[in-house]
Amino acid sequence: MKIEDVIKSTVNIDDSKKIILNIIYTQSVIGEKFAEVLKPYELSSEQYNVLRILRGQKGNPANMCVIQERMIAKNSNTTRLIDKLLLKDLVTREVCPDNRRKIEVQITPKGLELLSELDPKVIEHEKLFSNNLTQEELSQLNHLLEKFRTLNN
Amino acid sequence: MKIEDVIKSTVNIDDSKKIILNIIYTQSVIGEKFAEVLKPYELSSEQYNVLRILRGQKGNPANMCVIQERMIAKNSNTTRLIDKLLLKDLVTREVCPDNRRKIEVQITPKGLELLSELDPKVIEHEKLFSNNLTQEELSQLNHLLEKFRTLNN
DNA sequence: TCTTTACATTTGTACCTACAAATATCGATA
DNA sequence: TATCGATATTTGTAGGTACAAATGTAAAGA
Repeated sequence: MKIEDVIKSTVNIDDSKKIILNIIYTQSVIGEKFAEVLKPYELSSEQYNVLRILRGQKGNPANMCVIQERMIAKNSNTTRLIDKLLLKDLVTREVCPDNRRKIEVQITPKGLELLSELDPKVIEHEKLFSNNLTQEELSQLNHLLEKFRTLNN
Repeated sequence: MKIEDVIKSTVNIDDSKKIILNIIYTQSVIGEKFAEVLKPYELSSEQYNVLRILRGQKGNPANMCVIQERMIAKNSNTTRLIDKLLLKDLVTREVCPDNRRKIEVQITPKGLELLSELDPKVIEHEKLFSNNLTQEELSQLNHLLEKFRTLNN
């Protein structure tokens, strides 16, 4: 479906505007589908993201700063996301003994198990979209997006 | 900045995953910049979107359904967005006399004025990004995004 | 050591979304 | 016309983001 049909526009849309609408809409389609994947596990995509980052630490704890800077949406409120994950016993949270300002967050075995269960479904979700494009088109799209968002000032 | 650097990943990321991260991140960059544009006017991007749709009605009122279906993020809560716009006298809301289930929402002169003031800044925001690409690349990006999100089943 | 500055995180407030249930109205039909 | 299903909107609740102020700790300098 073309973006004009999505927003039911009859007038001609400028290319600069069209591309922005296209990116926003595509993101929302991806997000909705992903939420469906996570729904049965009562996990939000943001919570999933935090768990994924913690697993990437390979046993080492991560403090709030580290989690924050590895998130795709940089402005998430990490404290409150961790709160939710704590309630489900998916992570632990402890004051860092070396620097009492910092908080050490770690994924629990229960969290790791949940992620393993999700792994195939997440991959399936990703392939669902990328299957529409050839390898050539995929890297082209990656390149164009990167070029598009990079402000040269 | 490549997406690997954005999320500070050292391992190799699969192309299907990379492209999804790329789209999500690009959207968030666009959104942040746009919020900056709107900030001085104390308008959220969602509120702006509703106003823009209402102006497109060219004097005719729009009911909730119509607004909803023209929004890019389809799941916004239109009632509550309109509530906020009402408080600022940017729209009016009345029960439709022909069908009392429906609500007629219209942009006020004050709302139209605000949009006119914003127009050049919005266009500037759009160009900011699209200037990075040639016309050729823009239409290619539009095409690839559309192809990417279209699920064939 | 005391003070100041920087750092790391938390918290308050306002706004937004997701989902389901509630409310109200209309239209069709028995 | 009384009822029932469909339509249109609202509302409650939970989770999320944005931004600024507050809190607590560390580090550096007088």
